[in-house]
Amino acid sequence: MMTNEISYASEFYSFLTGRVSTAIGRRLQRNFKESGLHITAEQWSVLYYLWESEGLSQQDIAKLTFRDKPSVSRLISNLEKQKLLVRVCSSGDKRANQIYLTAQGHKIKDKCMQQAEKTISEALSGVDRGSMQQAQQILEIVFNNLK
Amino acid sequence: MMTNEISYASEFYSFLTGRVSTAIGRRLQRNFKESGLHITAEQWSVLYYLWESEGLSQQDIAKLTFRDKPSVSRLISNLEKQKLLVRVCSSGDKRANQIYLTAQGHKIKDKCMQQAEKTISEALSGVDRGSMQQAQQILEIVFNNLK
DNA sequence: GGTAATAAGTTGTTGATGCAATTAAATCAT
DNA sequence: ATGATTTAATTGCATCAACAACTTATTACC
Repeated sequence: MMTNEISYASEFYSFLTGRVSTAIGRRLQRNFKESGLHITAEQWSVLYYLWESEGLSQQDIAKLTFRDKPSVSRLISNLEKQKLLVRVCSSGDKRANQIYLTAQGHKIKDKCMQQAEKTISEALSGVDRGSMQQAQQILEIVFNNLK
Repeated sequence: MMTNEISYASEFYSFLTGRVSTAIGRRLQRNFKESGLHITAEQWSVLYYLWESEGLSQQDIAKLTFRDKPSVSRLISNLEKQKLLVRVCSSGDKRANQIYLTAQGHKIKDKCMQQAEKTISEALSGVDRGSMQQAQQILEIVFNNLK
């Protein structure tokens, strides 16, 4: 029935608009700002992986963050402008850049992680871990359907 | 424990990055394009409400779509350029615009809704309605925590 | 070894967002 | 009724995303 599908669509609407994830991103960025960090949520998602392992290529970062190459290229450029990381031409493959954090890039890690955790606890207040994981599983299926 | 919080953070990561919602938006836009519709997912979310009730103000649309006023202003401008709607200065309140669809704006409704439903069924393949609604409830709580 | 296909990055264009500041109209308060 | 405060919308600025086109280096193929 048409009516059913439409109402189904309405229920699905918040997935579609992504209002939850934008709300989270906005809060994260606000928390960064309030703690004196001048980085965006997107920049954080790149730094997050570099704190784990330096020397990643832009391609690696693209795969990890599910972004396309131009997006990563520009994110890296902005982070380089802010002197949080540097591009180093790979000796093995002259096409590729290896990305290394600067001292400043390392320095802000703890502060950033604190704010990320603060954001998460703000977001998940009143949500028990079990239901959150269940929701996550659904999102995972949806993501795999579309990627 | 720090380790726990970090792993909790990792689990929450896909919420934070919004990769699911961007994947959905990307697929929606692709489906629009393949069916010959030249509108973005964001434009769709505005049209969606106008098909329901015309004459909304930009403020109304901002509240319905959870966007700020500048975003709505520019979305409306782009839709006006595409001749899908028009701004009409409200007679009651000269500050406000009332938004009305053009003939073309009405015409594309069915095609758009078809593609939206197609996108939803692609996204939700293998997800039963109950778990989807449960996930939705969690997202709703998270959203209310942050808005 | 030389040509074709592939892969890593960059750049241009367009559309969208967030935040801050601005204009103009409406409402409130005294 | 006038001055102050809200409210609707717009504009400027910076960042980000998607898509396409392009450069340069690498790999594959014959």
